[in-house]
Amino acid sequence: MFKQKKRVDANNFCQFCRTRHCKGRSLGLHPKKTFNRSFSMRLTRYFLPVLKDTPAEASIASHRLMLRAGMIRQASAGIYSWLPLGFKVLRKLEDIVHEEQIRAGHIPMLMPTLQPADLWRESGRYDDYGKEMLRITDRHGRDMLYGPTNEELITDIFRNSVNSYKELPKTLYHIQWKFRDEVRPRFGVMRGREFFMKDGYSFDIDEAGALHAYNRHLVSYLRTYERMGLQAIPMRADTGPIGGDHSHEFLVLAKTGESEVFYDRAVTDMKLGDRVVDFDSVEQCQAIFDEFTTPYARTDETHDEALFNEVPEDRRMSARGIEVGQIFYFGTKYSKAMGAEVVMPDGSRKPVEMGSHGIGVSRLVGALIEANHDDNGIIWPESVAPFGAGIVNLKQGDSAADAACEGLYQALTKAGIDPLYDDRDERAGAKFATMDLIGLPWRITVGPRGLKNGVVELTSRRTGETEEMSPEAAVDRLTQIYANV
RNA sequence: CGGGCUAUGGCGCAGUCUGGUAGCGCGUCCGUCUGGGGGACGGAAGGUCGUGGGUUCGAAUCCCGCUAGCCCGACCA
Repeated sequence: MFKQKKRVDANNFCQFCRTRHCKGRSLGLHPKKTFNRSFSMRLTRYFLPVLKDTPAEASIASHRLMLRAGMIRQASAGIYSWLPLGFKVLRKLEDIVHEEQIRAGHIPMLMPTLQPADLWRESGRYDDYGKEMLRITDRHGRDMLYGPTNEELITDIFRNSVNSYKELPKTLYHIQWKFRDEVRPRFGVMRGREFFMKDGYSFDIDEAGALHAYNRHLVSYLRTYERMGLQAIPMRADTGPIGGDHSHEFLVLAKTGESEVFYDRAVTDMKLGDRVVDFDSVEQCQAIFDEFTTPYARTDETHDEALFNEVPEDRRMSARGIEVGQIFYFGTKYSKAMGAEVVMPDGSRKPVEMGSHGIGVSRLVGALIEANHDDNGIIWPESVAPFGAGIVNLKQGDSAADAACEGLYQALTKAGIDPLYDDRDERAGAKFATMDLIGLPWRITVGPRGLKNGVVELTSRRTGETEEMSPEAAVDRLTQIYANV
């Protein structure tokens, strides 16, 4: 849709996702034209059905705002259509997840939403999963199900294609719709029945390898969330009947979170930042894992009061959190049950060591809004904003204002900012309210009054601070801001 | 799965108790005046009152069944 300026520098920043050492280009993840996530738009041509009133069914901020901002519409309980604005954000999150998975050396693929029941009978989960699993019978009377997760399917693929230890390790992942027939869906996309999730599956020859995969995922997840402008804290999670210490959940702190969490305040000061990570380095991944998991951080499920009390009192925090991801090492649970084995150097056969690792992509949209909103609406971080900036024409039909807006629209589009130009014949107040509601991080306000002095206004949605400057300076400023996102 | 509640135009609601012409605000459409935080005036469109049955001369309203949705809790990415 637009030509990105070439950016090659010593740090090897990717010119598309603007992060270091991105492998996305070579893997085709950064196509030159991206039609469903990166484009400018004139509001009169877009589909943005915003609501002035809050629909009665929405009780929490993210649900309310997603409905009001025209991001989603409910199709039935816990099942949503993603309208253009919501879809754009969802795709941006998906891109970030892909980029960070590729960077960590994981391999993208795609599995179907419908799966044969037989595979689940092999693992024993067809009966264990209960009513949460949506079961379907096809015309031949064959038992099918809408996948709530994909361990069985990926293990089946693996066992049919991999025979030797030489082919390990491998981590395969996909980002796909899942369905869990929740008893009580609620909170909009935060607890839907249908949800969009990245789920990755690691295969290793031994426990040490599997634990490196585990650590590698933890590190890559840290960066994934940070790039979205979120602080997600890895917390020791309940491993359930499988046992062991190897599961962590990533929690975003938010008042409306469903989980009660306890942590050492030190964890909220930690950041992976843009340090260069060698994901093949066992030592480095282990060191980062240790760094981020040593301070106390647990959900109520694993909370240990005695241990918690060893944290200095002024750093002991309790809060609520939204779970946006989980990593899990479960060893040979599925490989044994389903016969996923490799031949070892000595000729023996060994079930592979597995782990599964998930990021709730659709839930993240809700979590982001929970963490970033005010009374007027959403406040998107730059990295996930559906449009980089909004252009508000205060007097549609005024030739100077129209021309200035048009010029800004072209220039911002060319700079890759993806502006949304509110060219409706509406009053200023209505335009401001819409912009605040949909939460674009920057707004350029253009009116005849300012234009007489050659200036427009650049306003930050987050701080509300407004600066007057020439249109050219505004474009430069935004280009600068987005170059570092 | 336990407990509570709701269903009337695109959204928010009144009307139901006490049966009788479906109503209000917002939004939408057209026009005029406007023009820096959801403006004013005039006009218009839009509803089998969730659904099936029953009572009645007559049902949004009363009775029975069903469905969908929301909230609290237990469960879960």
